[in-house]
Amino acid sequence: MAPTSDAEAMPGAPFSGGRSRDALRAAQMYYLQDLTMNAIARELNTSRSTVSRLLSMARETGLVQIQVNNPTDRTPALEQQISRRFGVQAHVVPIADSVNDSEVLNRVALQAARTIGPLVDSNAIIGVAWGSTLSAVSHRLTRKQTHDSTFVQLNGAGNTQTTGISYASEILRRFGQAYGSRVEQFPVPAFFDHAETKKAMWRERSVRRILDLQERMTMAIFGVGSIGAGIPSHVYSGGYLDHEDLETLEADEVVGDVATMFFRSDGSHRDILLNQRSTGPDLDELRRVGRRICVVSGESKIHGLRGALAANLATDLILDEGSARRLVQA
Amino acid sequence: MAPTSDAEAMPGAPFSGGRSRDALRAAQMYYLQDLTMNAIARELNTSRSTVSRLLSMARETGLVQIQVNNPTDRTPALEQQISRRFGVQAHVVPIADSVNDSEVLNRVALQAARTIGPLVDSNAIIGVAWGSTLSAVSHRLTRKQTHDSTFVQLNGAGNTQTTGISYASEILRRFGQAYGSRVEQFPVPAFFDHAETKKAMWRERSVRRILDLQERMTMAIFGVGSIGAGIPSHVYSGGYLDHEDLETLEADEVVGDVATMFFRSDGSHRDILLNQRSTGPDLDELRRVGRRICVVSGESKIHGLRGALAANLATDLILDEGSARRLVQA
DNA sequence: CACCAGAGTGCACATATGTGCAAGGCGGTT
DNA sequence: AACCGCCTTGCACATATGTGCACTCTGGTG
Repeated sequence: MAPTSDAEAMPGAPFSGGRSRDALRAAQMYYLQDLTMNAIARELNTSRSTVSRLLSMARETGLVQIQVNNPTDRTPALEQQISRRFGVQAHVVPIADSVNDSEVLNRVALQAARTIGPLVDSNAIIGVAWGSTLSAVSHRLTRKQTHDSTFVQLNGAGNTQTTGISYASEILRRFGQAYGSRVEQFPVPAFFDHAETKKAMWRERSVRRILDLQERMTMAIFGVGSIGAGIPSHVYSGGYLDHEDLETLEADEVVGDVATMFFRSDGSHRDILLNQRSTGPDLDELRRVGRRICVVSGESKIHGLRGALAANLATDLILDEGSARRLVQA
Repeated sequence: MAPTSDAEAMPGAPFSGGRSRDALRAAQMYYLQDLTMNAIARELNTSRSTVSRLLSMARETGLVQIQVNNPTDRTPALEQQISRRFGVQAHVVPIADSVNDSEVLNRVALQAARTIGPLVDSNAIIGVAWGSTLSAVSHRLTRKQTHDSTFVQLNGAGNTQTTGISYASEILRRFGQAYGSRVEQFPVPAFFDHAETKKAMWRERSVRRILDLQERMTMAIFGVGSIGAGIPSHVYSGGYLDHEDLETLEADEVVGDVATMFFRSDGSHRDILLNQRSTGPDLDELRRVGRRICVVSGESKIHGLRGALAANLATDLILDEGSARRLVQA
């Protein structure tokens, strides 16, 4: 049965494209009219399995968007507590305690991707950091068409071992691809060796272009790095910092970082030496961004997170339930 | 296995309510984290079937909202044509030609309900007409919590046989219930016998209250009545009009009505006699409403629909594919 | 013209989901 | 305390959905 020119061409062909037209029709019939895939297959003169695939496609392409919203009047207690105490909108990702860390990251990343999706608008300029959390998120984004939106890298990614370019830029590329956006890389190391070099570079027009974009950000997406407990974050173990650097951080009582900008547990950051060589946005500048989304997975990040919250770096916080509980105990 | 106080109480209980808390958790895990119901059941210490029910509940109560959007750049040809020629945003409901009329109505109603859903905002004042189409839509609404929104009846529903109250008010009530809104009935007949009575009533404060609300409408939802072809609409066969009325309509070259206000195929309505006794909003007033959604199912309505479009009564048009094709042929 | 890579399809099977039904819990009444 | 109605649950079965695989079609390419 060739579905070419017999019955398929005319009866159900009010649209343009072939396959994506069917995907849209199928999606409407499935999600808006509650037909079964079987029934849809009959109306579309194709097999049920094809319909199943069309629907997958419709979901992946962003034709279908599924939102889960907790009615504001009945927000879960945990989220309310976090909102009240830290002044952020909290999105707690429900996960049983028994789940292992990598699975937690997976699920937080997936839910984060889907929470972020609806917030990405046309004409937006969105900064993204890099790191294991953001990497995981970037893998789970669902597509959505936007116009004239731009993703800009928040901080450099090079280090003494590698240029780091591929790692950070892959993350960025995935965001750009998911939303059909332009992408602006920031081709500098994560940290300069000398504060002077940073100053010099910051005057270069090629760099200024990126900094200008960053100043006009409408949204920023980042994780947090955390010193102090368990597994150190990418920044602390990836060859970005040498032994001496780590010691000065400790001396400065640093608890974590956002986009390689360090802060203490009280949120202060201005007199931390390493920040003069870091390529991330100054935290004062970051705080000017309208929507600042922080994604956190795993309890080892708690200390860094507390600092970030004390510094008021985020407007929105997406985190796993275990960490959320930890956070409100204190 | 009683899921009372053993393991369920503490481990996964960061929220408030019991059942709806679980529904939210389940919805997040299912729709945002892509777990299977089985996996969710394990994390929630319950059975898979309960999870299935929780998810149904989450969908019905509006915790989960599913949207299907056609990327504006690739709008189906039919919808584009309608938009261009009639100046409305068209939502064509895909349906194979083979489907019978009552099924078409069902499916249009369901998709209409889900299309309207996201448009209902807090603080909105929304007018609704009545009739077989609106009745079908009202049965299919999915719940969604809003604050301080109001549904107001657009036109009276009484006639010489019955008060019509229950019929129209049931429609209104369902809308109100779905969105947690106030509801304002309009307890007058569909048509007065004497234009004088209408004038008098329109000065009554009880009536003025409704008319005031109507003036402040932010949205209106209605079907169309159509004379001329096949099955007559509710208005024309339900005992609202007597023989003489029908004759004057014909003499006036009326092709249809919206909320019992009649118009000709060119969209004109001002000098139609019966309108002086009708309780629907004057069409000039209706046109002032920001969003005016017209739902149409079945080809018998084509003539009325053309008139309504000529009169620019709608900003949005939801209709079945067959009618849509008819509409652009001419 | 033969051949090949890639995309798309339907089939058959593996999974996942929906639902009638009987059993059990709970609160109120006799 | 015994009874009753109402609601919720899990089970078992009926349906619905996802997917590996072999096959076909298409449009180059040698």
